[in-house]
Amino acid sequence: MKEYIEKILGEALKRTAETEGLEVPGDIEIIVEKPKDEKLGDFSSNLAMMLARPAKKNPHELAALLAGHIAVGEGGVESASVAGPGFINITMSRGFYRDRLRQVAAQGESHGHAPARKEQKVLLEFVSANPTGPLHVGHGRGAAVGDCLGRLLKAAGYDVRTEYYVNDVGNQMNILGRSTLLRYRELLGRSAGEFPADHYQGDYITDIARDIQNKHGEEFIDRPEAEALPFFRKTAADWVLEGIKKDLREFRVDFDNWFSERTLYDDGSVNRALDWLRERGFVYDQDGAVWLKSSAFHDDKDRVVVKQSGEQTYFCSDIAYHQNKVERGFTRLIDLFGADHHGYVPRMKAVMEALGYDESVFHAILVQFVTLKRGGEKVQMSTRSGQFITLSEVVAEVGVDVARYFFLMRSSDTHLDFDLELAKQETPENPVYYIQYAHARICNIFITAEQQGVTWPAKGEVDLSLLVEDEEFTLIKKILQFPEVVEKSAQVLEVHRVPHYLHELVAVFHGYYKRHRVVTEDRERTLARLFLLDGLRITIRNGLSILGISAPEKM
RNA sequence: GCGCCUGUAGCUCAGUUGGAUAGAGCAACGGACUUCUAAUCCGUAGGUCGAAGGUUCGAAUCCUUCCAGGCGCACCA
Repeated sequence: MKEYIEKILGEALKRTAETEGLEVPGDIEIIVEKPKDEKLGDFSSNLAMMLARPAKKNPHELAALLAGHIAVGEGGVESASVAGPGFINITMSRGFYRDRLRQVAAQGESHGHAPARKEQKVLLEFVSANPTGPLHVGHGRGAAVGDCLGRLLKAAGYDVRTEYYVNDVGNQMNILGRSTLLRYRELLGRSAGEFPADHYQGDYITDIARDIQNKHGEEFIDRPEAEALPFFRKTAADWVLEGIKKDLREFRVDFDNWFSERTLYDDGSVNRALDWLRERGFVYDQDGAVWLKSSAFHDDKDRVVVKQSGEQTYFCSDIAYHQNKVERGFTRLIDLFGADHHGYVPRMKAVMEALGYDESVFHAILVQFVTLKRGGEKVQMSTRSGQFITLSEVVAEVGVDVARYFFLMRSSDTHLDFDLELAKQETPENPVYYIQYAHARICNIFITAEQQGVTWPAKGEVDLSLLVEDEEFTLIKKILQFPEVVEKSAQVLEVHRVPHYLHELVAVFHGYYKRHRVVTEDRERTLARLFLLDGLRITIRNGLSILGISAPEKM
């Protein structure tokens, strides 16, 4: 749409330059936007104001010149005018919009989807929570945003894969195993005093221990810890990871790949990455540890990759992991982090540079915290004490559609208030239903039409000239905006634009519905209006599908 | 102390990367169902865009300083 207008303006600019001897800077960018007020026109451009300075001309006069060279009457342009300080406003004809609406109907599911772009292979990594406990609400936001971003990027034509990095190595896995072992002993009456504060407190640990007890009885009760631990560690980790996978499935989040950190150690990738960096002098020994010279690449300081103990740090394997991503052919790496990990971003960028890649290959998205509320009251949570609301609890309480919508409706970089009471309500306050309701209403109109014996001719035979109401064209214009919203959201990696757009879109519809009846005696007009609603229904469906939210036919 | 994020209507938030008179939802108030779903619609009211400077034709948006809140600043992950 906008590209089309840009072309029209570009041609006008060329003609103006030729006939008026106007000097145009080579790098001038034609920006098309929507006027604040719909009455001013369908599109507007500040082109004249941008040109005013280099051309040393009055922006208003320049705008008039340019507007005069727009081919009115051709290509769907109905009028071009000048307003304000020098805006050029363009109005398109109704015929133009009717044709565009036909295109939407023809596109169906692909309306809003851009053709595949070949230039980039994107790897989107998100959640990647340690498999030491169930996912909580904060992970839920990351999961919803990441999953939606994946769907969005795919719709925008990018080649995207999603991945969950499983931190199945390291000390926290030992603590998980030990926590389970201690609970197991408690269950069998062998409590060894106070449960350690730095171990995992959650009830799920006891559940795992009970599971082991049921299957293995007292088999491990007298074994020394060193001997029993590997079994407990593995059993607990598998149990927790399976739970995470199940929770995510239920939340409609499917990863293309689950990447195990352990494999990077097993196949020597970690050591290989270290050697590679050492050869190039980006790694050095000091105080018995091995450091990455990250300060040479915009990080505040150097970072330890191998501890004095000889153990590699989490950061160390992450270097290998990101190298691995690039080696798999990905040209753009997007990582979603919880806001508490933002300090990690500069060092990851440093890693990319040290590895010889452009820093811009790596892109971090920070997802801010979620404050869970219940009727305005803050729900206190603390991971350490094991008192936290899990994602699956929230989903069980409010449903997948609502939970996803609440996570997606706000910009990722603002704190999110998630009020469970509000989310549960099935009335006005809940924006999810507002959108879904519109879809259900449209479906119901089609059922009514069918019941009244309305049959569809070939789509090309529906006479769209019977669409004459202003609101019908407002609706069409809004429908046609959808591809632009998808493209822009994908470009800036901001998913919240999609729910906002959908809300605006269906608001126009709800108003139209109230004032204009679709199914009437006038058979031809009924068909024209149904045609319009079909385009709208397609748009709502495609939009909700990007959000991973269902489009119910009945409510 | 240093860094990142945030500050816009009573509340929760948008604001098309510098554009035209700053918008929506909720809450408040007043209206609208004998016709396709009232989970809806229409109207009223609500603002020193945290503060002060600066940049220019033009600033909620960019720059500087300050204030407030959140989060970081490990040989944890």
